[in-house]
Amino acid sequence: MDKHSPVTLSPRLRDENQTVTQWVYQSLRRAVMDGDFLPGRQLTIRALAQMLDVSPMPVREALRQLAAENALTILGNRRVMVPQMTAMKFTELCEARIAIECHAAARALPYIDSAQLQALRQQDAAINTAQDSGNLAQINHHNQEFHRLMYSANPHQVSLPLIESLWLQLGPFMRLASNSISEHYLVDRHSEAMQAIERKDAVALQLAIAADIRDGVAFANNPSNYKALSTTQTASSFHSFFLPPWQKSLHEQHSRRIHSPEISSSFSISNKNA
Amino acid sequence: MDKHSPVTLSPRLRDENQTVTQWVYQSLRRAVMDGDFLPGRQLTIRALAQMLDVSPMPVREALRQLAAENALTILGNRRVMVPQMTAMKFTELCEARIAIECHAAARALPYIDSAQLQALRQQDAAINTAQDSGNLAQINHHNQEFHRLMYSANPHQVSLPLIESLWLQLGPFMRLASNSISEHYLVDRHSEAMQAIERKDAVALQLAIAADIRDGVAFANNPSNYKALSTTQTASSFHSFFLPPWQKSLHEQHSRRIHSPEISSSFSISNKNA
DNA sequence: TTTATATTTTTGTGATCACAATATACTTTC
DNA sequence: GAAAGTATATTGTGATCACAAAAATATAAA
Repeated sequence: MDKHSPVTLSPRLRDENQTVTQWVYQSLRRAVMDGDFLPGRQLTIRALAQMLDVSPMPVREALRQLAAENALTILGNRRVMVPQMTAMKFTELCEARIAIECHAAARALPYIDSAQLQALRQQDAAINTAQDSGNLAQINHHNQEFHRLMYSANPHQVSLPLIESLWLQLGPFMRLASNSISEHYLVDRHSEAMQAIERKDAVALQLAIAADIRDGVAFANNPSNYKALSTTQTASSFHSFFLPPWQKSLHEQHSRRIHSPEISSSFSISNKNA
Repeated sequence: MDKHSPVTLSPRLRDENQTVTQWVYQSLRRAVMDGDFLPGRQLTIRALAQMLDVSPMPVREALRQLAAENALTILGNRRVMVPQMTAMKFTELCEARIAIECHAAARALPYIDSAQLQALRQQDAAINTAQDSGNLAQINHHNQEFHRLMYSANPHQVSLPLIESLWLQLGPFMRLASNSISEHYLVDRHSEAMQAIERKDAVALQLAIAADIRDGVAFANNPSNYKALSTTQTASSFHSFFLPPWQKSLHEQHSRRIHSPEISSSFSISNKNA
């Protein structure tokens, strides 16, 4: 149990014409997504209010908003805490990500024109530079932005909020797992995705997205991270016995982000380890 | 634009040891899900507070919570309104429902034992009796409860909140469309689903769920409802030309809920029109 | 040292208020 | 009569406060 670990909160810069509640909300949301709050951490309104130098009111509303997105859990005693992660829940979250994000990608595909493809390439380049710097949080941000960019090409898209809810729920634990990994470069599934987009191949796009998500979580869903998790809580382990019957050989283990040699094309971005 | 239509709000009965905010939240949530607020309706904190005889504070938090679930939209002028429906958004919501609910059903399947299957049968019976009474809202409730029951058999399930968010977004419009339909009985896909569960056949279960969802919205996604929609707003129509390229012949038209003759089995519940 | 009880402190909740922004109603002007 | 400007009313926002519930601490008993 980690109810009272020290918390550092780096507030986002306060935008013009945005309410205090919105600002608090985004600051807290970012903190959750980046894993600044450890799972099991209990949050008090007054403490956060003091940190952000605002009255308790906006914090109350922001916390309630995040709880509605399943980013935080409201306990029976009406206190708010960062949800605990279990191995089963982790698997469910990842599989839900795959199901929804593949769907969102396929729905977005018809709307992705060359301009948006170009934007995707730029975002992918940003991921590579972030990878050179080794800043895990930044890699994560740019990676999310890549996915967000793709899905929101669909102007009538409705699933991005659901997807972000899943990202929020994974956030606190991914950070925890990341700490035990010095580096985690992945096969460049984004190149595969962008090639599928060029060919307007929905199936290939979905395969690339699914692989990207599995790669992204493979390093976390690993027995070596079980230790990191158990130090804070959670009785269940991360071994593979818990995989449901219909789900076989789920987690490949990749250690470096490289281009699959057979699919590198003219518009793929070069990578330091390629 | 329907910003000021009269609104009747039937508060839920106030439970013991539940906060005022929770009570207000559930009352408003139920109202949205049942379509008591028409799309485009603008909601004011003070008016709702007066209706429910509480201070504006709990209403504020409840509205913000519902907005976080995408049940309500916060406008630029910081006012809250029931989201408008467009044909494209409607399609996206339905397809998202199919993608996520099929996924949730498959993930729940291994956990559904005979006791839970029995509960599903009872819930399906409740749907049939509600159908005899002709109460559309009640049919809707029991139908949702059937789906909820199935998905939450998975003890580590994470997608139900996402699914409910979609239900909330469809609520205001489904009611609107329902009004223009005197009766809409469907092929009893629930029987098909329960048979698939008995056989532990994940693919068949997913097909049944997808068909159930498509049936449930087929009567709404119909040119005859375009009139009902256009009287309140929304320029786009409900014809099928907008279907994305990969989505062909989506909406069958069923008018009565009957058992598919070839699949009726010993444990299916008899239906008044069977 | 451990367990039970009493006291103090902290916390969430919900109401009220002041204020600025927005919407509505009214007046004026062309 | 329609458009533009002004005045009034309404609304969301955020701070403050009182209160009850819960947690933390202190105290007493085994």
